[in-house]
Amino acid sequence: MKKYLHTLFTHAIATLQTKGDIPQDIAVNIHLERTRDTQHGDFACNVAMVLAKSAHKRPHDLATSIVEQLPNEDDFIAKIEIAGPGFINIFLKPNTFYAVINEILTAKDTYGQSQIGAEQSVMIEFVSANPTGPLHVGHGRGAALGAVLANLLIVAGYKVYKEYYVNDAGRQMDILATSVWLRYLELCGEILTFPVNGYKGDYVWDIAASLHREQDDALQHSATTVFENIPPDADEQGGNEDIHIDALIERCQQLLGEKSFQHLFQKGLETIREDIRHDLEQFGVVYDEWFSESSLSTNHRVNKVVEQLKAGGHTYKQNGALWFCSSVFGDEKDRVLIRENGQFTYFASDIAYHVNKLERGFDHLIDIWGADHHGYITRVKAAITALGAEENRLTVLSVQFATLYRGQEKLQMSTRSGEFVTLRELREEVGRDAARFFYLQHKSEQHLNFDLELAKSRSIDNPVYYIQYAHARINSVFRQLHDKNQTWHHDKTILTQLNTDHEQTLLITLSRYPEIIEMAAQAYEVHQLTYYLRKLAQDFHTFYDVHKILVEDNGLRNARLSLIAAVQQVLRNGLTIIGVSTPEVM
RNA sequence: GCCCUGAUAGCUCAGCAGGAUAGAGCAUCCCCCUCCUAAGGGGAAGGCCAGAGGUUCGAAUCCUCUUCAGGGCGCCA
Repeated sequence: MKKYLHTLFTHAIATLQTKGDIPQDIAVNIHLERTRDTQHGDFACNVAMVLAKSAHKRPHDLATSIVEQLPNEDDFIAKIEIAGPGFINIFLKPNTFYAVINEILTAKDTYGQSQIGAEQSVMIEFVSANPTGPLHVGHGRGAALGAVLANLLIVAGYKVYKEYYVNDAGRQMDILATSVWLRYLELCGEILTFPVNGYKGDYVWDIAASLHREQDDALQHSATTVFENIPPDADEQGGNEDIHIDALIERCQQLLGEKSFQHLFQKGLETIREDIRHDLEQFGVVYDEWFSESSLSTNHRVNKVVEQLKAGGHTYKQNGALWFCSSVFGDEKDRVLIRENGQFTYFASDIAYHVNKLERGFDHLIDIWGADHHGYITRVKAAITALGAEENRLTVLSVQFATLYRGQEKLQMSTRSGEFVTLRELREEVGRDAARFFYLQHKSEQHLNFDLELAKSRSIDNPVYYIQYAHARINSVFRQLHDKNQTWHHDKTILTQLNTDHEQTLLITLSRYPEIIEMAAQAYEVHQLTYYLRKLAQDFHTFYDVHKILVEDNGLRNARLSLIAAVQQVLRNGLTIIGVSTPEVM
């Protein structure tokens, strides 16, 4: 409908431009919007006021000329009015709204699908948490957003590929491997002081225990040997946690040898990665690919990208390190690619990763990052620009971390200390539907506070139930219908009986669904859909409370059944996108 | 210090390619089950849209400054 009106306006303005009433050389951006007040019709257009200045006319006069170029009345339009300073208000015929029921009942699951994506391919990379421990509630938000954005974009006509970038290289993983080994030694009976910087979560014990079952005491070394001449830890006098742990990593590698260390390393990595994968699956999040960071260096891709940057003249050497002139591309300062010790930085492999994604031919890349990686955006964009790719092929969405409260107490989360609420705990206590909906309720850049006590103990108050309840209620009506041995015939000629305000409101809300999908997809804003579904459920509950559906009158009953069937279909389509179940009974 | 985010009802948040009277949900206070699920509905109350300037016919929305809050500013990942 909106599209139809848009065409009419475009024509009208073009005609006025050829007539010379509006200058030819100005860009015309026609913006139609739903009115808030039914007194203003169904759609309003402010184009007359916007163009008034450049056309050197009074808004009201211009509006009059535009309206003259529009059909006064047609199959859809009942009347057009000029109001206020120059709004053009369009009143639609009731039939226009009844048509939406047919449309929904015919299209079923495909109602709301759009072609704005035009089959373009999009790769969404999200979560990508280091495999050094289980996912916590902070990761849940990115997981929910990524998975649902993917669904939304598919509905909007994009081809979507979902990927998890596994940081399976680097010091953090070495620390994990070493932590596992130390726990293993404790299981072998060694008495030692666990490093401040080691991973202390229970899952480390689990991996160590599994290692112990598998290897028995084969990897055991005495604590005295292990800690001999190791620099002091942070909690000792003159100690430093980083120097301490690095020395321990090196000792671990020495004592175990390359092969055993790798075995230990892989065991830790795989256990945790599979745990993450399983956890996400339970949360309804599935990936097309788990991309390994280390595969980049194995295939010399990092090296290649750095060479390309060098060849392009974007690098220089300073203090023994190789720098990338990212400041030339808008970054606040230059960044190191190869450290003085000859190792690539994380940044270097991240460039290689993004180049690799681009090479795989995706039209568009979306990265969903936590707010703590915000400063990273400019430098990655700088790098891909330097390598000749268009900067806007990459979109980075920042997700603010949720600040957790337990009652009044603010929780500090740290993977290393092992003190955090896991995504699994949240899911088990709050439930998958509620947890997902909770994450998606708000704009992702918005800080999110939530009290775990509240979310867990009063989960019944979660708005997701309100929406699901609408779905279940509709099911219930159809069950009653069946129990009464009555049947439902959808007949589009009787829909005119849906003439109350409540029914009209519902029809309007239903017809907005495709617009919401397009808007949400274009803005990458999933929360628009959750707000919409809430509004639809609300309109339904209001209607349901006032009007009986299973009335004696056959025509009215059938019309109302068609209406609620359409409502249920849209609820189902929307809930499916956000990955929330559609219960038949509650 | 510099750079991002944000600041809207008591609380949690929508609204922000400028539009007509700023909206929801919780919480508070009234009212509604002889009737398809009350996990529901109706109503009341609640606001100087952080503050100050500016642009405009018109600003919660755009620009500048100030204040406050969160985050980022490593040859960490």
